[in-house]
Amino acid sequence: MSKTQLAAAAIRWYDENARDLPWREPGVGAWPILVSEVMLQQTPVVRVLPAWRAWLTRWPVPAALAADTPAEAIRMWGRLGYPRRALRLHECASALVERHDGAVPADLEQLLALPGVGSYTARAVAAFAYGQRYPVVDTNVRRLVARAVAGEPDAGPATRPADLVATEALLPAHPGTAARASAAFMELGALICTARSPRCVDCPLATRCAWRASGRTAPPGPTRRPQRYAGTDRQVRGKLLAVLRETTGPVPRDRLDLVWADDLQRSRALAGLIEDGLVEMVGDTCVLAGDHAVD
DNA sequence: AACTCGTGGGC
DNA sequence: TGCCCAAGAGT
Repeated sequence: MSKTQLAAAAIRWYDENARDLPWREPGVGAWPILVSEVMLQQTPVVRVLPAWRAWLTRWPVPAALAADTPAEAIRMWGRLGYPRRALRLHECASALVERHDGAVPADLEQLLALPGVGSYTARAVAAFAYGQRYPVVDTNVRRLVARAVAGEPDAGPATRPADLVATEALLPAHPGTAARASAAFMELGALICTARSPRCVDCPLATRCAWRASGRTAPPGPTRRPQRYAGTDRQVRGKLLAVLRETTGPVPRDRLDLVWADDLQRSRALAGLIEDGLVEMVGDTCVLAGDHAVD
């Protein structure tokens, strides 16, 4: 049994079971696909769907976004989370105009050089928008490969070069088919080979899965937990930015005092937002980046 | 390498 | 309820 049989089985399943997502429709351009990939970084599909439509209706091409202010990008981002992504996408649009005549490049190195575009997103665009043969490794694929190939209950905590190598080995030779296999692996990881309760009975790879063959060994002991969200700077940043998002123009600092009682933490969170370029001080007031009409 | 960075829904 | 997690990137 060759490894490409895994891909073949995944593609057959994908053809019958893939979700009907708008950025997968034939003829969708590289820019809409890039926007979807950035929005999908750590944000569930159901919340991305309406935001993606609204975003592309307003900014159908990179030049349109680049011509608008970062503040508007941050507002349109809404509550998708991690608003730095909105800022990076705006920077990315500017870079596309400056370096690539307003188009999304097909070259992997050029994609990787774009703001907010990392190893996953660059390969996703190269594969899904341009049909090139690159391993597209997200958390779903890492988990699926760890289980089906390595026989481990889960992938390691961080993406490694080895993940790219292991996934590349599964890809069919034909570029377009390889891209389809990547989409299929991702979809299998999202719908079947899930983190919490994998549905092996519905999995087209079950008969070839090393983890299942080993009796689905449990993951090793307690993994160290990240800090809880409640009470963190991230929560405070979120509250501060929510006020700025829903306000056009300057917000007095004492208006922001209302969202969090702890002066020190609130100041630290605001300083972080400024440091990230999401917020600017204008005199004694705060505005979203670029949201100050100078005239 | 480990840590930061939002948000909301499922169980 | 509290906890986990969802198509990562940047430092």
